[in-house]
Amino acid sequence: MTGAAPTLLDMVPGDVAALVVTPPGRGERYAALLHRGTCRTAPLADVVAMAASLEREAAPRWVWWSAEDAAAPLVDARIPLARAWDVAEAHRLLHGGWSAAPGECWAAAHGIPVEDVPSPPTDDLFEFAGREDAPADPDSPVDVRGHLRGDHEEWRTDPAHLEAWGRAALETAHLQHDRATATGPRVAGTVHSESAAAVLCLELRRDGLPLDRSRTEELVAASAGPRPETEADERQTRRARDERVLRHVPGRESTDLRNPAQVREMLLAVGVDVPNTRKWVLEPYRTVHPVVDALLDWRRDERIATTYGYRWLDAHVGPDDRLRGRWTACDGAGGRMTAENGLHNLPAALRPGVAAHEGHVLVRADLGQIEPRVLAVVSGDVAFAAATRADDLYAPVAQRLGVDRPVAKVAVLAAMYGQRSGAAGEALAGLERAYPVAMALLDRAYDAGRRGEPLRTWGGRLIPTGRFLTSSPAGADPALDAARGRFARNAIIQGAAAELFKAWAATVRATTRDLGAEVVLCLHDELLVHAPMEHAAEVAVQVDQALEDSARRWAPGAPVRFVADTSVIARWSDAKD
DNA sequence: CGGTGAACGTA
DNA sequence: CGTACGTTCACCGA
Repeated sequence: MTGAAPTLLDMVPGDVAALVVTPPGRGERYAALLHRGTCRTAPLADVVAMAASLEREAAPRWVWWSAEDAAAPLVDARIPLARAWDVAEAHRLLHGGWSAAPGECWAAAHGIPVEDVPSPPTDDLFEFAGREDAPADPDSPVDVRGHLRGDHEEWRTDPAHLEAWGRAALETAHLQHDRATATGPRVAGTVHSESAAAVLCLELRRDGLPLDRSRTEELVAASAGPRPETEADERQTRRARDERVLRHVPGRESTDLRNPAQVREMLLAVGVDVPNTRKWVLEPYRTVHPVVDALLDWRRDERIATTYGYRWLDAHVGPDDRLRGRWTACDGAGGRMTAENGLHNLPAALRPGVAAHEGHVLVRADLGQIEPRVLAVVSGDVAFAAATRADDLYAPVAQRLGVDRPVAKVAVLAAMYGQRSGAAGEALAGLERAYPVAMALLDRAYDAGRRGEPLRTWGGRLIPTGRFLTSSPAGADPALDAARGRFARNAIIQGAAAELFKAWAATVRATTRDLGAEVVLCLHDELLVHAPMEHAAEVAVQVDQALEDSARRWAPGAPVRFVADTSVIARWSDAKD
């Protein structure tokens, strides 16, 4: 396979197909497929079959209000979707934030006030018909003020209305495309990539993360005790866990360890006076009094018992030993992916439980030093870009600054993320001299954030800083302004890194599918691909190739090198290489 | 019952 | 060495 497979990242204009569906839970579902001037409306299962053959024959760019809405039935039918324009993801990119209901997308695309989007009717439709913003034409999706009708959820349950609903999606997508190309050279490409990520999110939910169930249960048992048979059993285990802490504080056995105020009081009674009971505050006191050590161990075990215990296993791990949760293609800030049910915050202690199934391997790859490399791209700092030629970027930076590597690393991270004080101070001055272009970009972002001005990431995502911590406007509170500044400085780096990551993940998805591989985890700079053992080496090659291809598309001509550490393993916890 | 903050897991 | 997210718990006020 050498790049012949179509990917969602190709900028192929022209052949567009829209898919709209009636909402679930209201009797038989219908769908409409609009392609090359024709519209076919039919029961959902029939349209899914049509979509499958259209994908096979033409691989059009699918337009939908959102992947969750329309692509889910296609993903469930295992149709390998290649290209999409996701109206909701385009809206989030172009206008910022996370909210992207059809009415908002339509209004923003048409340049009419989003505040005036009609709310859905609360109870009876009779009352809605009397509202002054009610549509004049019962068959039109648009009301008298040019907004999408507020009752569209109800209105589009009528299959006769699906064609108009699909045309509204197409109209929105075309307006978004115009706005994207007017906004910047990379924005439409980012929409393609983000739309692919949204489809990937549905596949991640469908496929799940493969676990070794018995190994995972062993790891849970090590912290939470054996699986309780009854509720009394569970209470007993819990009491025993509490007792291992409370035995160190005779006379205070009634302390509720789950209540921070009581814990603080208990600690004060044994001479440990702390402002709060957070882990990093208590850590130095581990050796001062045995109750602190016992408490911190208790917290670790309690976390696994409550959040990642038997209830979690039973609720989210299917009979096929796959951990499933919902995924979103972007959060509300910089645009990272998010996941539910612990997929993004599984404690490292449970990672040995994540394992390839029979006949398969995990191809694990993580991007090395992604954020400073991204800074080199988005700032266009030629000197800093030169440092990315090294596998370890901090080595040439240290050499240029005349400091030790750890100092250089702390200085670069401090420059990107905040604190301009402390040990890194002197090296920071060196950074300003050696890489003034990169440092100036970070300073500009910080200043724009402090003033409450919006920014855009490299790929074009709008970062609104004015609405950040909405309580007061910029200029009213210096502490809040500084927080906005730090947020902005971080968002342009984290957000751009998220864009490159998603382009990479979407490319891997497209180029390894025919090898029987599935992307099963996306973790900000790390990918896990579940692949048949016999294709392990080829998948690993494709993962590395995908990084080169997506980086070149994301930053054409940039003299910046990105590196992935790729390995074929049985368990997530296995050593690299 | 819903919202908030503490706490902590991940990057 | 800052930012982001999701989950659980206790508490608060309705």
